[in-house]
Amino acid sequence: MLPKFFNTLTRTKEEFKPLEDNHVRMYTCGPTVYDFAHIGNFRTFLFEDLLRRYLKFKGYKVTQVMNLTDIDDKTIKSAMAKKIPLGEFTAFYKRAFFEDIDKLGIERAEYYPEATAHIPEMVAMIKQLHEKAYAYVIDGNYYYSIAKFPEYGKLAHLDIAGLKAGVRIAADEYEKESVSDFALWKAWDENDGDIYWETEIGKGRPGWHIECSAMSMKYLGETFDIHTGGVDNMFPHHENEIAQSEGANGKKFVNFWLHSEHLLVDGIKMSKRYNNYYTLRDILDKGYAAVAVRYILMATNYRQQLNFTFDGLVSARNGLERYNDFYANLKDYSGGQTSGEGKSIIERMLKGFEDALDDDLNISPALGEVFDFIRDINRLKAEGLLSREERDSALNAMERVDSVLGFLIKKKAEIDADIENLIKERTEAKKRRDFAAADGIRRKLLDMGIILEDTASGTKWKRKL
RNA sequence: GGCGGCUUAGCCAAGCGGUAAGGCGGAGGUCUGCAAAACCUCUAUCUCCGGUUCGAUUCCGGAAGCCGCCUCCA
Repeated sequence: MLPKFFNTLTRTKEEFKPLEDNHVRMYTCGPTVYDFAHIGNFRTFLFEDLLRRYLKFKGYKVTQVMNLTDIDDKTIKSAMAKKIPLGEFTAFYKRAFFEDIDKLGIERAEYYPEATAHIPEMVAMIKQLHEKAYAYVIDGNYYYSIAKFPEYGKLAHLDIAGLKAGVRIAADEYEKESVSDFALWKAWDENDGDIYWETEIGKGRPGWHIECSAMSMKYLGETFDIHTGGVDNMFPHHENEIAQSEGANGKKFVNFWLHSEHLLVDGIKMSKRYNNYYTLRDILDKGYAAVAVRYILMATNYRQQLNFTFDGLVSARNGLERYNDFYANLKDYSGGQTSGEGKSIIERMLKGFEDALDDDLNISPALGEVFDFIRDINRLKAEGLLSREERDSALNAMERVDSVLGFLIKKKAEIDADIENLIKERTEAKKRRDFAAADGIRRKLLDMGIILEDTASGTKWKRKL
């Protein structure tokens, strides 16, 4: 079955078909590397990871591009404040970004183009827009004239003419023909210090929006399948990208626009002012596992505002524990009789999972199916009515589902010699029926983050999530 | 001022015309030296008021509350 996605362009769920059979090309707006990314950013990146993994699950080949914005007002300002070269400054946060997405189990995209490495492509597009009269120049600054693009506003569904002129129209923008025009190229001024490029269109630096138009075209072509980002990028960023790309190429830019809703923290928008601003690092420092962050940020449909709380994070961690325990315990199960139910339980789950995600990545019912399956298989296991073959196909099903969810903790915890010895000591103590000593060791291990489980086949251990 | 979204059990969250998935938490039980894990049982008339309908959480109208966007914030 074809998946359906909610397309911001039409505000309806549409059946998704890539331009090229079996190959999906998507552009996902990436980070501005001027600081550590916060959990709101990661919500969007995780939504994109879910989309990517699901498309692969469905059998598509995926070519994903995620840009790294390493030149803009914020990066320049911060680098200059620190008195270090821009490249050095952004390199630090690029590295941090990749460390973070690795921790969250976000699959790598095929391309991570950097804005600063694509100045010629941007210049070429600006020249083209200028030649086609979509752009005009004032004092070396190139602006896009939205008056020349009648469809402007079609994505955000905004009537630009009716926009109320707000206080945010900054004083330095008086020179533009229209307040809604945006910069394609910013001529150098002293605030930029030594950050500039000498190009055919002058000395300066690109505006923010042009990088996405130029780089998506380079890696994905003039028209491609999916473009995603946070809702806040819908306007003006994505609207401007459409104006630039469609103006320059005269072709439809993107077929499907998918936007993820905002993350709130404690019911309000995250901001440093409210002291509810968290990076991934902040949360890991508090002792939570990255995979729990992955779970909580992914487990709510991407088009719904998600309220992040630490209570929610604890709840996510506990649910994940069950998910992971199920898999680990099933692996150790050696098989029994069969009631014949196994097959249908597994098939029902896989179908339900796929049907749910086909419906605009509706992950809640998809997870519901998985947890139903976990309970049903555990029941059969508890009754001794799950055969070895059924166990194997249940494990396969779990792995298949997890190729999309990424909730299984794959890294085999290496056995620490000290832990081993303590477990042995405890087993000895238990044999002597010295339960006080045995429980003492168990408590000690718990303090080290190791949970013990006595099973029929001996004592098992796992790391606390 | 314009535009959009949301309101379902203690918390999170599906469903969107036929009488409420799932997760977490909680209560009781089985198992266990005790735990843990696991299983079983229990834990909601869906913000309010009207209307349409044989029937509404689901459609329509209204009210209240909350959140977001409206030029560089995912």
